[in-house]
Formats: sequence, structure tokens, C-alpha cells
Amino acid sequence: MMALSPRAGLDSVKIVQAASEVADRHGAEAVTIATIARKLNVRPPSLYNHVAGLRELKTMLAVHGGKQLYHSLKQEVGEQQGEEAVLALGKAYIAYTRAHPGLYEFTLRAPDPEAAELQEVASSLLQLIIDMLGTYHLEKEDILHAVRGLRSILHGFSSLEQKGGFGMPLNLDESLEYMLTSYISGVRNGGQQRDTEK
Amino acid sequence: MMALSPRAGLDSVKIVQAASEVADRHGAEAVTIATIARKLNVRPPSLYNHVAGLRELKTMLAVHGGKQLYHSLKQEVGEQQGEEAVLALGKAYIAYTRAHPGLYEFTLRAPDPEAAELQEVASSLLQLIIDMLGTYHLEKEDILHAVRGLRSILHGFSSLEQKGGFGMPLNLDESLEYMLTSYISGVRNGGQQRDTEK
DNA sequence: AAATAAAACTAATGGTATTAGTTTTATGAT
DNA sequence: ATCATAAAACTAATACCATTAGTTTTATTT
Repeated sequence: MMALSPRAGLDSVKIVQAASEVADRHGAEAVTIATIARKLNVRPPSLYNHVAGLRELKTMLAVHGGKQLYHSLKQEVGEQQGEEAVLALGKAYIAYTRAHPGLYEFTLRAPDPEAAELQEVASSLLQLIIDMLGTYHLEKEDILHAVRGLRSILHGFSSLEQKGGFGMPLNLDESLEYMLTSYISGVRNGGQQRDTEK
Repeated sequence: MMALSPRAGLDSVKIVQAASEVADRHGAEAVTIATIARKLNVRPPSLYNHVAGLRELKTMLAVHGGKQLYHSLKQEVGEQQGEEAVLALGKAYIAYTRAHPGLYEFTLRAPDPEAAELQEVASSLLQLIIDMLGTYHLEKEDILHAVRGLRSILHGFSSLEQKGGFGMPLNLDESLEYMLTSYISGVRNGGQQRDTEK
């Protein structure tokens, strides 16, 4: 009896690649051992020669997505600082989640968020944002609050956009720019109002 | 042969209730026909006498969660207006997602986001926020952008908090207050800076 | 008390992940 | 060049899941 593929030449990289495509094209929930095996013209058990199981595969996708996101952001922000940098970061972030909705989903809902590799990429993302906010000369605690705010905006926007949560027919890119500019302005002003009246 | 329960007295309300508890205690992914049936001391097929299937059950959870969230928010915001109202809304929103993480997850990742009942509760939530922002006298488009920003912050914060996405050891409630105050301040000032220098 | 309708059941189907054990194939050593 | 070995891919089996069909039981209504 001849095998489906005498030697398909599989390895974990090819599996992750196939799984990434499935995730981005058909959604994170479409990533199963069965679908990936079909896509690779191989029987499900064959994958276990290269990957411990579905759980580990998903964690690998999370890491893969996180690294890609980090590099996109770093690339696009470059040497910019201040408001310019924040806007560039925001646009790059959303561009990434639009291009890779499935992978992005895994980075934030990984089966095992404690995995060392994930912690690593998370902390490099964190550091990127911290550095970028350096120009604002905030108190040390306020920097962290400000970072959390920025992350909330970006993740919230992506997540809602992907799920079609923004019903109203109004340009999304303008909304992103509006909320980022408003937030930055508020951070810069320390949450005070311009006028004291009213 | 005696049945497991001669007449368990099931109905869709009891099923949704059981499923809600499972969702909030063990996570949204723990909601399966099998687990709910076990919890109710009934065989899996029995549920189909009251619910069309898992997909519909999840949609019902989404609606249930959305309504609960809406009422919590409405209750807590009350007649407040402006910054006070926004802060109250934010705290109530987070309090809800902390108390009902599983249900909240379903409201935003429903199997069928187009379901009429879901659209309804979504639009009442939207209207609540729009009304609340009325005091800021924004251009009509800016109101919608501002609403999207607020929703992004709240959903992003909840989502990241639930997934443990905020690594740093720093008070979360303070972060929430910081980002809301900053954002509102920016919205009020039209995204301008206080000083033109720099 | 009998008839009916609904609730809960059993049994079966087809899907999933995973493990154990077998065959095949590539590679490296003689 | 041949043979031994290790790994890759397989088949077969187990255990879970959702769902459907068809049956029995139970409550209710006539």
C-alpha cells in the first residue's frame, strides 16, 4: 500500500505556515489538526511527528504572530517620536491585524499565555511602546498607565473592527486617528482641560 | 428502564442559566452541549427539546450577556453627565466583565453577530453612550468617532485584563481611570495641545 | 380512564484529537 | 553497493464531541 505522500517533507515550519494561512483566511477556529493535515495532503497523525499537538501548534502561531507584529511596528515607527510615532504605530498595528486577523487572534488568546517565548515577544512589544512614549516625560507610573491605555485602544479597535462591532457607516481609519489624537492630547496635558470654565 | 430524570423540568431559561455559570466559571470554551447536559443531570440529546443546538445556545448567551451589561451600565451611569458619567460607565463596564467574563466573551464573539436580538442590544448600548456624550457638543461625525474610541478603550482594557495581557504589577483600576480621563480630556479639547510651543 | 403531546431517553452517524503500533523510506555506515 | 537504523507517514483504535432518528416514558388534557 502506497502512502498518501511517501515523504511529504513536513516540518514544524511548514505546518505553522499552513496553519497561518488557514487562520487568516478562514478564522482562528478553523485551525484544527484535521484541516491542516488536509491542506498538507497528509493524514492527521502525521503532524504529530513534528508538533506535540493542537495546543502547541496554537502556541506556535501565537508566537509567530507576535513576532511578525513586533517587526511590522518597529519597521513602521522607525526613529519617529511623539505624536507622529504614536500615529504611525497605530496605523501599522491596524494594518497588521487587518492583514493577519487569524494570527493576531492567537497572539492574544493563546492556549498557554505563560509560555516563555510568548512572554518574551510580549515584553519586546511593551518595550517598544515604552520607548516611543519617552518624549512625553511622564512620571514613571504614568508611563505604564499611558502604555496600557494605548494598548487598550489598539487592541480594542482591532478586535471590534474584526468582529464587525462598529455598526455605523463611518470611515474607520478616521476613527482610529481621532481616538489616538485625542488620547495623546490628553496624555500630554495630564488629563487637564484647556479652560477651567464649565 | 427508568430515565435519568423522569422529567427534569428543563426549559431554555434553565439551560441558559446553567450555561452562563459554566461560561463564567470555566470559560467560554467550556460551554458545550455535553458539559451543560452533565450539569443538569440529563443526557445531551435532551437539550435539543428546548434549544436548537450549540450555535443557538451561544447566541442566546450573547444576548443575555449584552442585556445584563446594558442594564448594569444604565443603572450605574444614571443621570450623570460628562466626565463623571464616562468614569462611572467605565467602572461599571469593567465591573461587569470581571463578574461575567464568560458571558461578556460571547457578547462580542457570537456565532451569528447578525442575529436580530443582538443587533438590538448593540444599538441600545450604542445609544446609551451617544446620549452620555451629548454634553460635549461635538460635530455629529465626531460624536461617532468619540463613541468608537470609548468602546475601544473599554473593550480593549477588559479583553487584555482578562487574558492577563497587562504584565506589569501596577494597579489596574488606576490605569483605567488614567486612560479614561486622558481620553476625555483630549476629546473635550478637540485633540489640541494646551500650549503651542514644542 | 384514555388519548395526546412533549420530555427524556437509547442508538447511531460522522466529526474531532490523540495514541499505539506498523510499514515505508531516506540516510549514513560498512 | 548494501545494510542497518531512525524517522516519517501510515492504519487502526480509543475517546470525546454534536446532532439526528426513533422509542419510551410521563404529564396533561379531554
